[in-house]
Amino acid sequence: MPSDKALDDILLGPADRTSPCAACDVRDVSICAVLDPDELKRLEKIVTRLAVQPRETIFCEAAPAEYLFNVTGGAVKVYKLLADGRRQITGFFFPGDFLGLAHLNKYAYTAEAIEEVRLCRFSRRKLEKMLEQYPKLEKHLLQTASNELASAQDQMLLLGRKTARERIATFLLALSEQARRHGRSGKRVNLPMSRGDIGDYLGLTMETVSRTFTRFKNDGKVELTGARHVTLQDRQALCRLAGLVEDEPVSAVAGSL
Amino acid sequence: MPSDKALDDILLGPADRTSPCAACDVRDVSICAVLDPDELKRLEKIVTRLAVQPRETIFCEAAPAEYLFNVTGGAVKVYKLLADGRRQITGFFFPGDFLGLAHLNKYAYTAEAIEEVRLCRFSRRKLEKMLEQYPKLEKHLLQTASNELASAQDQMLLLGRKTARERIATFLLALSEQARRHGRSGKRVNLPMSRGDIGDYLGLTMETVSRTFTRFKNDGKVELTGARHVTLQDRQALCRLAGLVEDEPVSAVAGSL
DNA sequence: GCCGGACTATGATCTGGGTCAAATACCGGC
DNA sequence: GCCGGTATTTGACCCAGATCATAGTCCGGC
Repeated sequence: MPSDKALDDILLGPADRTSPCAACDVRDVSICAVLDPDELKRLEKIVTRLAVQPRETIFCEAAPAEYLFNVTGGAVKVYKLLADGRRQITGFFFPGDFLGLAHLNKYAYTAEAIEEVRLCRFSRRKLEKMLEQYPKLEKHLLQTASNELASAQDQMLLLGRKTARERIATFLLALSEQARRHGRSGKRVNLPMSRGDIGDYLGLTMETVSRTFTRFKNDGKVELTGARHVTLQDRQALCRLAGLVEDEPVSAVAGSL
Repeated sequence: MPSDKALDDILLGPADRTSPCAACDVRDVSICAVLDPDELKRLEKIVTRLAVQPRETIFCEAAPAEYLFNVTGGAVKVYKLLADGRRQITGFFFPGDFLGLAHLNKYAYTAEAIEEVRLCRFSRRKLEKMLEQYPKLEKHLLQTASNELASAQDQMLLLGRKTARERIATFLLALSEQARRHGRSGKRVNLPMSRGDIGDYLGLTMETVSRTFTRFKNDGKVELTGARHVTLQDRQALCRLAGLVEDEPVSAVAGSL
């Protein structure tokens, strides 16, 4: 059996060996950004790093919300189900996003890995203790919740009142914005999730998603390079469709900032 | 010109004269519930009570979020608009609900009085100063945001995946739950908002709302006593439609607890 | 208690997106 | 580089709910 250090190498790569959090490549976009090195050390003591395989669930709706998570790699979808299997994906979470806000100590939704996902896991109990000592952490958490709330409201507008084409345009621009925040250009956008997932996020069927993609391609708005990549060719047209003034930042897909 | 005290009488009635907050009839369901009498006194110093007439706006989407509000009477609708006038109401707020959570210091939506509304208004700046001294107030605010987030997610499921009948059933049960929390039986439910408002909240047209009400009446699920009152006759059937196990509490319409 | 304007209900028709059913494309494993 | 299973695309048809049009109700003000 390998030593813990060796295991770390396997799970996380050598860069993480000395000071995982300090070396974390999503630290500047995540909740930990507000902590100074000293506080970070305390945080490290209560964190468990783990990897989750595609299609595995991270936690289930209505289960006791024992842990909170910070995504450090991969993509996560979170969803709610109706009794007959109809599904609404309420958000996608990417590196830097904070996951696990709960209601009445129960998870409000199920979280599932799309690709292989890297997570930092915190015990809610222990993190709450830390909150008492570091009020700025609590403030940042409130900030996170407000951001998520704002994108939830944008999503309600989308689901309640936008057409299929408007929904897809909004979605593509949000993903593009997400890519930009992670230092990519935002022109070529990666779609880790399936057409079915996109449909369940936008309140459409996978067929409508697919047809709308094809239509955008025929209109010269996008280029489809393999099913899981889109290049935005006419950003202005997409912005107009999405109801944005043009590159007014689209709130994050999941919105944890 | 009347004295301040006399003005209070006009605006608020004699009960509020001595200690408005202590006498507030929504205190136990609102954000102020966590404060002890001493803290309440400090809060009173920074609060302005005001009344807003039906159809007047309380604040506008994208305006600088200078104030936060606590609803003490009446009903408020909050909504977002698309350029062509399509509207999504993202929530209704009732006495005890906390209003004005913002994103990047801008209001995320427009808030408008449905009936005559009574509000406690706080300067965000001053309240933030208080937050630093009373961490439990901050904790409660985070709680409030989490609750709102949970109902936003329920609403996404509704807007993305439920049928018109399921949406209306869910809505009626949520209003009934809201009435219960305020000590009423929850059988007879008051609808301060118009059919159009209900449609804009549920992602439907007013015609569909009206037709669905009629259908529920014909099915014996509800009784319609004047356009603005509904009596729930077959709660179980409504719960089944809404996708609830039967009287599992529906999260608040706006969800500020 | 009657009048007028706004809200609500209902009827007729239309349509965006859903459903069902094949193709076709993609991709990991051998 | 071929194979098989899954994901995606495309086609044909349908339907819940939208739209458009009209009638009926409610309710506040006089």
